[in-house]
Amino acid sequence: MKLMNKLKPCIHGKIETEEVDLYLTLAVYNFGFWFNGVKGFIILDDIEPVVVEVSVSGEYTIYSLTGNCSKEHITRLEWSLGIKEDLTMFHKLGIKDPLLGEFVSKYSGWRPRSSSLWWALVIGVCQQNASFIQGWRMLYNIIKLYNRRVLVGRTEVLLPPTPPDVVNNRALLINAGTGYRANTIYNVAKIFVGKELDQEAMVKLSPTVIEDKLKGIKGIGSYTARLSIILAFRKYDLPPIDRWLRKIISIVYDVPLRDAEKIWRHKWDKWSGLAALATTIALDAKPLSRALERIKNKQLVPIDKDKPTPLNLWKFYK
DNA sequence: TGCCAGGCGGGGT
DNA sequence: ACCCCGCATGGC
Repeated sequence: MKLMNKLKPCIHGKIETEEVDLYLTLAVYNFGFWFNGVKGFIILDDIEPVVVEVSVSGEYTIYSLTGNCSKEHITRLEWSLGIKEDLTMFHKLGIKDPLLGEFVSKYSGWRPRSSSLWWALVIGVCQQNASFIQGWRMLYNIIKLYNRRVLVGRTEVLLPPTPPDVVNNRALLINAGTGYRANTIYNVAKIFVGKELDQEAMVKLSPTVIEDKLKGIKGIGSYTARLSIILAFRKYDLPPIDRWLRKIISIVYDVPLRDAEKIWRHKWDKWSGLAALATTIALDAKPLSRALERIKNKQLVPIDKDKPTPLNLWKFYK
């Protein structure tokens, strides 16, 4: 049994923003152990743990192993919450859209929360060939089963497993119900243990080049690569288009399935990836047939309260 | 019970 | 370039 790492506070501060809605940003696609409706934990580094406690009012405290941090930590916090991200063009493009128009105007304060490339890939793999709810349950199970914890001040906080954690205990992936995806997650973990991918070095590469690199990992295809590029790099050029979104696009814009990506990228340009992610939130990530009903009934913003959705997953999975 | 769900790779044409 | 199938698992 390893001694639990203790993180010490190093900086207090307040995020000042007019544009960003921290409640939405913390709530969307989150778990109850990282967000409780009032405050959340942001993991700036999931290997050498750096964790930030943030409240929806913007007050934050950064915690690190040494108790030392630099301005760079604040920059990284703001980056991971998209505080300085200018989505004016995205909102402008979306305002009249029959699918996302209402969402982009009512939820303009939402920003994706970033994660490490390692964890972004795990998130993507868990979405493969599974419903939203099944994929997020897999992730939840993974985090709970590996049970990696740090002490943040006086609070124990769960962290995602590291790549070595996964390589050293592959069986837990199966216990987490990931099925054949366990092999892919294991492959990804080995790549990171072998330092064959360096997130820092990849930042300056183009999304297409990053996509090709990621697709070199067995089990990582275009969808997973692109989703992870959105989450890890905040590069939104390439849309992760799956069966679900492809069908939705073909219905809404009345185009053949094979033209779905083309028309989506023509419409959203360098915001194509963000728009894809936004669509899942707007439609509560309902399975396809229900999503199409929602579109027909023009229910194009989150409405579900009693079942887990991207917006309220945190209320159900604690 | 059997079928399907935010994919993917391998094998066909 | 396509098309098609099997793949683990859990929910309905």
